[in-house]
Amino acid sequence: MRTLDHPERDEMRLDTVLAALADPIRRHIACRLNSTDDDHACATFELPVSKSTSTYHFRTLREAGVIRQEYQGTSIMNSLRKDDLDARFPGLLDSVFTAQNIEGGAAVISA
Amino acid sequence: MRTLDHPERDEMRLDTVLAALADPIRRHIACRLNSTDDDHACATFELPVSKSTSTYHFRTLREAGVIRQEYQGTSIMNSLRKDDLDARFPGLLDSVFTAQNIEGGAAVISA
DNA sequence: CTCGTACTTCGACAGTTACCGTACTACGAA
DNA sequence: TTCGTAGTACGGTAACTGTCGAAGTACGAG
Repeated sequence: MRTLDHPERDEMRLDTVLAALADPIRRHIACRLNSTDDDHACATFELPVSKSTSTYHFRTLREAGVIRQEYQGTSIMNSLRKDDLDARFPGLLDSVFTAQNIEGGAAVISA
Repeated sequence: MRTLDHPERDEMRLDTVLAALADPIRRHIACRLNSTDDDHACATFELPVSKSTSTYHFRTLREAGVIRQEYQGTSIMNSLRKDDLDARFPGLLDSVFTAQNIEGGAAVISA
């Protein structure tokens, strides 16, 4: 079974988390994981980029500590590390999602 | 009198604001403007970079809408656009400052 | 008017980021 | 065991970022 590295809660760096969330595609992924409670495979996101670029964005989020990725057969189940993020940087995630909703409205990913 | 361009409240982009705050030097500037109420000239920050690099970071913050810069003689008075930011992206700034304090503790700018 | 101070502008540069396509691996199903 | 699906790894690339120093500008003070 393949496994993937995740930072511990107290290893999360604000620089990295903010940089991860500064990208519209990655924010879209995080928002979507936040709004529905279940896990999602990478492929279900229909991002406007190639598969290899998707991998890159998911990895960036995982390495920042924003999402958790776990293999399940040939797929990866992605979930938001909301508890960990909230414990480490209280309120940050919520304020970003709120901001995203305010600004984005319908725009989603026009990038 | 020289003047500097600032985005309107509703022109502020989440991408840009998050990218601005993702840099430790810029976050340091913003945090310091937040913790003391008065305006500050650029030179009072003693950043660990050259003068031209300072200019670049201050400009990045201003163009994102995070700070306001106004000439006063040969100096520039910098202030945090807290009201505007809070109106546009409620809670965002505070959660970033909280996160900065949690993580940074004493570190300030070790970058 | 001349000088110093405070900041900007410019060009250069190294490093990083976001992106792609091709080739690959790991797993489940047939 | 062979095939399809899901995602990774790699090499390349264009654009962006953070940095510098040198030269320039705008203002206040003398």
